[in-house]
Amino acid sequence: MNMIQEIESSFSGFLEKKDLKLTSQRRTILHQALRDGHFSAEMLLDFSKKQDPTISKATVYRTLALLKESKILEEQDFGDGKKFYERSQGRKHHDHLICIKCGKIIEFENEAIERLQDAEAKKHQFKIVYHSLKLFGFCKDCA
Amino acid sequence: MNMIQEIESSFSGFLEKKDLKLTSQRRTILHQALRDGHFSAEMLLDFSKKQDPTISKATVYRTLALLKESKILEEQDFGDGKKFYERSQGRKHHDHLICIKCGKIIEFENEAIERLQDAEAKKHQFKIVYHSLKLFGFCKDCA
DNA sequence: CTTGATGCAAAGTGTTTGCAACTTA
DNA sequence: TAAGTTGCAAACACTTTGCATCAAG
Repeated sequence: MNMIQEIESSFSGFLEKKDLKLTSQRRTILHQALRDGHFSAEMLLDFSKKQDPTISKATVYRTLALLKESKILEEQDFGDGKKFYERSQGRKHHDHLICIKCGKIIEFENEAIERLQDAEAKKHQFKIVYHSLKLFGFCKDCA
Repeated sequence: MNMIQEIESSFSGFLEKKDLKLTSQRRTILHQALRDGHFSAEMLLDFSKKQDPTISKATVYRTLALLKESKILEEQDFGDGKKFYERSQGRKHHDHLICIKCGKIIEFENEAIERLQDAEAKKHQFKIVYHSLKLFGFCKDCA
């Protein structure tokens, strides 16, 4: 079973556990949500409409909430008013470099930073649940 | 000249340079924006209305844009849909711990993390302009 | 007295919701 | 066939804008 299939079955398990139904729309949206990279709700609606033109904005937003809750997607806020999503399940945690000229998003992992964050939290008797680190600036093509 | 006066004169200099006018509304809003802590546009409108009940939402938003541009305020996005602001001029850079239960915001400075961020950026030939690090979780009173 | 600023209400965003018709299990 | 789901349009929350009037320089 490959990663995609694994996620699909984990989503149907999630739905079952909550007595929710796996509709054709949810299947289509999930499928489109598993593509690489970062996408907005609007983009996901466009992708999904190509597969099934009757899918509505409302269903995309409602499914997005389920995909978030089931930890299949992670929500990202790059500060431009709309939210972005990326596949989370089956991937390592990472942070982002965001080019403020071309919009390119570069991912990176940095263990040392995470450790310092934990230490900082401990100093304030704070229990971290999740974090967000974004470095905004110019990528090498835009500098 | 204390910090507040210094900022006020820097704002009037900023306006003058751009051939903009220092109106009584802008003076009032600036004054309210210099209070400690984090506030939303709506809160700033409320504060300002107490000084001058005729001040409008539109003027607050328009002034907020100027205060941002002049680096007097910094915009923060804590991911709850609305934007927050805090005084930036005359203060050191810092990041935030945000309690997801009570909403408390704790500030911290961490030189070591900043250095690692710079190193990470260099690795990707990326030029950082600004960054945002937020640790979400439970503060010591809510844990 | 010229140019920019204001308040108001209307228009824009992105997202959520009420509801009648429709599917899934 | 009962319970959840859908599409639609209307409602929302926050922010921005057009315009006639007003005030700073």
